[in-house]
Formats: sequence, structure tokens, C-alpha cells
Amino acid sequence: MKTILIVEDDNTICDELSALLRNAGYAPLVLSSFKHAKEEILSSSPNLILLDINIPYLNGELLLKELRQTCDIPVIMVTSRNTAVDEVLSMSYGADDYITKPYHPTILLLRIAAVLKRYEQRSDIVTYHDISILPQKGILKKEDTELLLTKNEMIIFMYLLQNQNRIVSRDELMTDLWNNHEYINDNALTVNISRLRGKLKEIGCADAIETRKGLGYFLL
Amino acid sequence: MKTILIVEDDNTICDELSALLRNAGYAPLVLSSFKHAKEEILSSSPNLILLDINIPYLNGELLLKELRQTCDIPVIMVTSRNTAVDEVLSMSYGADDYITKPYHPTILLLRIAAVLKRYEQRSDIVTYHDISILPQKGILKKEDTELLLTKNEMIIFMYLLQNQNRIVSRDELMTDLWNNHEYINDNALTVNISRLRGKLKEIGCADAIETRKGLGYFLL
DNA sequence: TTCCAATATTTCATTTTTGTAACATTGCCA
DNA sequence: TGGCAATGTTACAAAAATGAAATATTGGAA
Repeated sequence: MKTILIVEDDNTICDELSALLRNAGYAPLVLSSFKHAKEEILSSSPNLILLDINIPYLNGELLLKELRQTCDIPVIMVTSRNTAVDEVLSMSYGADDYITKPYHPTILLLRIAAVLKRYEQRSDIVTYHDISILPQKGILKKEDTELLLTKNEMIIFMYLLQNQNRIVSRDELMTDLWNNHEYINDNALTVNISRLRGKLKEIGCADAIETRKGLGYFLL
Repeated sequence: MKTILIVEDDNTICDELSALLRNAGYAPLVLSSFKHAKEEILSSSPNLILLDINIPYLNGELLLKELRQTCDIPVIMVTSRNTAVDEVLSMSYGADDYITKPYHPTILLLRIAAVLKRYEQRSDIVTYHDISILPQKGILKKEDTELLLTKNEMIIFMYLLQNQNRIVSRDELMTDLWNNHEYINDNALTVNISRLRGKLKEIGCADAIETRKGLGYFLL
């Protein structure tokens, strides 16, 4: 479960936020002392920080700036001042997003999810359902089992994954695999798809790739 | 240069936006007809779309939803209605970000840059000096020349790249390559490093990997 | 329902990748 | 300045990946 650290001096807001986050499946954590904010943050190493700009002892922006020098935890700035200048400053100091009070709960959750997803992508680990993917190593992991894909299989799988919301034509895949595919047998793609499907089946993902005859393929 | 398509019915705003974007180094494009919005968008295939929620003939959200079924162009929703509901809807329909009018020019530019950067990351393109790297395809590109790395070579290169600021021990690399390397000849790593160096030399990166005898390797 | 083009599967030969072994070189320390 | 362990290079055989060919299956249009 992902832990989210709340750095905020209004106790009412802290409680509300904690409840909201807990309901959404996160593990909320509230900073107990602002005097040693930086140390406490580093030692609790949360997955994300909700950082209020107006906190006692320290300036939120300053804290962010200091944090950024030693760690790489995603930060969403929370500000009650509704001025554009603040927002610009936060972004340039390295906040991943910002939100102004009062915020809509759903929006906050969406933004948290978006930032977390971005970080996952950055670390080069892609996920598909409950499968972790290490593209350059050609590895798919599902719980205890590990699956090795060849380069072509991984290229196809990643292309489908990055276009999961639509049908991908065979031509697109051929272009992605072989760029100019003049010399390559059209059936080579079918064979590679077939091999990929065979392997996906081994980790319980039979039928993950649907054929849309005449159109292309679709990843469920 | 990145093209940005403006979908907005207020001509004054269109002009202002165009000027702003042009100054920031983008190529602005204005949708001429809302009647065939979808077709026009697809045929102009911009790098990003600024989409107003309130446009004639079509609802902005609906248009976004339709677009998402066939393409994957980043979209920033622009809304003058300052209600949270709109924002939530846009996000769930697949907008990459949204902004409410009136917006601060700098913020708009920051958000555009952020979304574009995210998309680049998503497409999995890494860079090293003036070299573009497509990890899963095993391709290094430098201007006109293209280099093919094998899986092991790419794993080593990416590991060095992701730890460019420090010396990487041979043991770390062996672990990254073979996880539990009991059965594998220690020299296998040396050979793979050697092969990688040979290929890097071909694109003018001889000496990119330094040996720190007794410690490991260091990527310049 | 029938037919046929689109897609799947299996097998096989070629090419590429890989680890090992044998030998060469390097650079540090006494 | 040797000596020697760490690292580099080259050649080679085994293993893996790959595309083509032959054949089988499928799903939709007529």
C-alpha cells in the first residue's frame, strides 16, 4: 500500500484528508513536528507528500527545495493563496503538481493517482493489470512467476500497451517492428503475435490480445 | 518544432494564444471549422491540443472522448466554467491536464511543457549527450547513424546511465544482468563490456566507459 | 450456408546472441 | 622496476531468436 505524508498545520484538514486517503486505499501519515520536518520526511520515506505552502517554522517552498537536493519523492503542493505566482514558483522548485484550497476531493485523488503513475513510469517499471514489466530486460513478472519475452515480443507488447485504448493495426505494428518492412513477410508479424500469446497464456493472460479481423489487434 | 492545435471559438483568445505559443517556440495551429473537428484534428496530427470545453456544434468533452478512441495526442482541456465537476469529467475522459480561464500565461506554458515532457518519457526515449536511446528496441541513434545493441549491452548501458554520477561496481552489473550469478563466468561481464565499448566507439563514444580498477566502471 | 481472404500454427534453416576458454594487457603495490 | 591480480581481447561452440514456408483455422460478406 502506498503511504502519503500530509504536511499541514490545520488539524481539521489533516483529519479530513486522512479519512479521504484511507478510503481511497492509501496509508496516510501526518507529520508530527514541523521543527524537524526534513528529517522526519526522509526517515518515513513516503510514496508521496502533500505539502502545504503555509506551515509553521518553515516555508513550504523552501522545504521542497531542500528535499529535492537529497531525494526524489513526488510532491504535490497545497496552497490557499490563490495567486498564480505561487504556482509558478512551486513548479520551478520541483513540485510535481499543485492544488489550491479549497479542493474537490475527487480531483485531489485523481491528481495523486496521476503523479504516482508518472513516477512509476519514470522508474522504467511498467505495469499491466497485476504484471510488472521490465522492458529492456524482456521480463514480465506476475507474483512468483517470471516470463522472458524476446525483443520482438516485447516491442509488440509495449506498443499494444501504450495504445491500450484503441485498435492497433497490423501495419502500425510492422512499422514499429521493422520500420520499412518491404522485405519482410507479412506473416512474420502473425508468428510473433502467436508466440507472444503463447507466453502470455503461461501467466494466465490468454485472450489478452484480441483479434479484430480486418482492423488489427486490441489489448484488453 | 512542436505544433499545438487550438480548439477555441473566441477569436480574440485564439489570437492571443497563438502569439503566446509562437513566442514560446511552438507552432500554433487554429482549428478552422468545428463541424469537422475530429477529421481536421486527425489530419493535422498536432503534438498537443488545447481544447475548450465550450465549442459550437460539439461538446468538448465528447470530442475528447471520441478522439481517445483513435489517437493518443496529449490534450489540455480549457474551461471557463469554474466547477469541479467539469474538471473531474475531463480527467476521467482522458485529458492530460486542464486549466481554467482566465489563466496565467506562464502557467499555461509550464503545463504544456510538462505534458509534452511526460509524453516523451512515456514513449520511452532516453538520451545520453546527443544520442537517443530506444531501450526496448536496442537502438542508439546519433544524428544519421543508428547502432544496434544486444540485450546485455543495453542492460549494461542503461544501468551505467541511470547511475551516471557514481562508480558502478562489477558486482552490481553482474547482479543486474544475471541476478544470481553463481554459474556465470566472471569474465562474461568483461566480454560484454568490451563488446559495448566497441559499438560505442563506432558512434564516436570511445572512452565513454572508464575503468576504475578494483572499483568498477564509470560512465562519462 | 458457402466461400475466401485474413489470421494462426507448426516446422525448419539461418542468423544473432551468448558464455567460455585461452591468451594478452594493464596498472597498482611492494 | 617487477610481479601479479584485475581487466581486455579474440575465437569458438552452444543456445536462442528470427523469418519463411507450408498448412490449418476463422469469421464475415455474398
